[in-house]
Amino acid sequence: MPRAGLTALSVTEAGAALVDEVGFQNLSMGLVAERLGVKTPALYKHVTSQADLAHRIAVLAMGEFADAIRDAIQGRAGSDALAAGAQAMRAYVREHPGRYAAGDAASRPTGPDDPIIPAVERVIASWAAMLRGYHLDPGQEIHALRMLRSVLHGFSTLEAAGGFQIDASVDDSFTWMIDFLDRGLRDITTSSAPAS
Amino acid sequence: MPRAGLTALSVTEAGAALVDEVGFQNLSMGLVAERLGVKTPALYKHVTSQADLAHRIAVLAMGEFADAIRDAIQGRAGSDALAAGAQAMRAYVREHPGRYAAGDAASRPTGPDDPIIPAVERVIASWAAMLRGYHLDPGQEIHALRMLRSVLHGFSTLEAAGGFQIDASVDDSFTWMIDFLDRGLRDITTSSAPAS
DNA sequence: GCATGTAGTTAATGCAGTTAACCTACAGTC
DNA sequence: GACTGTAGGTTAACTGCATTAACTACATGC
Repeated sequence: MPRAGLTALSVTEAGAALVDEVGFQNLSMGLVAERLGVKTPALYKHVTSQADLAHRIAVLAMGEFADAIRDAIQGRAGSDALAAGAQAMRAYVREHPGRYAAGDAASRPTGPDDPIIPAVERVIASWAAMLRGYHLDPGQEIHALRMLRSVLHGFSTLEAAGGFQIDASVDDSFTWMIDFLDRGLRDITTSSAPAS
Repeated sequence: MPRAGLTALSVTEAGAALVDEVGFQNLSMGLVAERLGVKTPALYKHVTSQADLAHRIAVLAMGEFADAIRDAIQGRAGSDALAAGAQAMRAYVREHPGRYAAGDAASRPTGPDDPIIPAVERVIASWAAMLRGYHLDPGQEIHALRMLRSVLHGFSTLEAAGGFQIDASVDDSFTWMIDFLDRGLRDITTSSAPAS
């Protein structure tokens, strides 16, 4: 019997592909093993537990996610950067719902040297860089950042969960929403709104 | 051995109390039974499965949630209604994170007569009623509604997951965000923005 | 008082994650 | 090219939890 040539990374990638197909809730060691043509206990030579596997998938996903957003924002500014970043995020979640859910579930770091931390920070840094194009009052940046994360996260998860039932175009709603945010952000900049 | 006097409702309520304490992920038949002073299999006389129990908790929660938002908006309009509704939602999620998560997980109806449907519709109806106070263009109402759900859902779940790490006041961020939305909505009304 | 149904019990089943014991394909050494 | 040590895999066994089966006793209708 020849060796399968598994590795922590290949197991993680198989798991990531799986959760995108069957949903993060349905991740199981048996399915991952089957997909790799191997018996379930073999996986434990490369990951310590199912929780460990889920966490590795989360780290992988958060890294890909950070790349996608950085690349989308790259070379753009202001309204363009916002629209491109937001669309990139939505596209990622639509194409990789299981990975995104994994990242979501693991967003709480397990310790100070959890590799999810730099990945999450890269995501945040991209959003922050994008917002800088609006020249907000420094005291308001954190609020705008949190709002942005909230809307995009909320929209993406609601869409992924099938939460938008009415048959009005979800695409239209998304662009409308981005436009709304953009207008509001530009408005804050121009008017001298009271700092928080 | 005296009877415990269980009922589908009492089991559901015990489950709801439990998930708020230990998290929806950690719902288990054993914990619910223990809390009711009963052996695990007894629960199956009142609910058909753990999935059934989770769904009942979701329906209960969504109903409470709908009541809370309706009550908060009641008698207010415009900016006041928005702020009151949003704060009521945030308060509910903070006080009942497990219930909210249960409702979230069950948001996809299992069939056309799923009791979660009217509960969800009541929530949506409250938000829609609140938005009516802004006199938006009819074509934009659905987009504004989806945006509103997205921000509030996103903010609540991120906060519940401990996603806001930076030590800036989360309360301030929330009120800032509501103010941002309010300004944007009032702006749409006054300016004759192009319909979607 | 007694029959009957139902809430609860204990005992048994099944499945998924995990661990233990073992076995062998491969890498490096002589 | 045989020798050996290790790491990647296997089968078998264990555990915890959801679920089901078989059974018991309370409580109500007659």
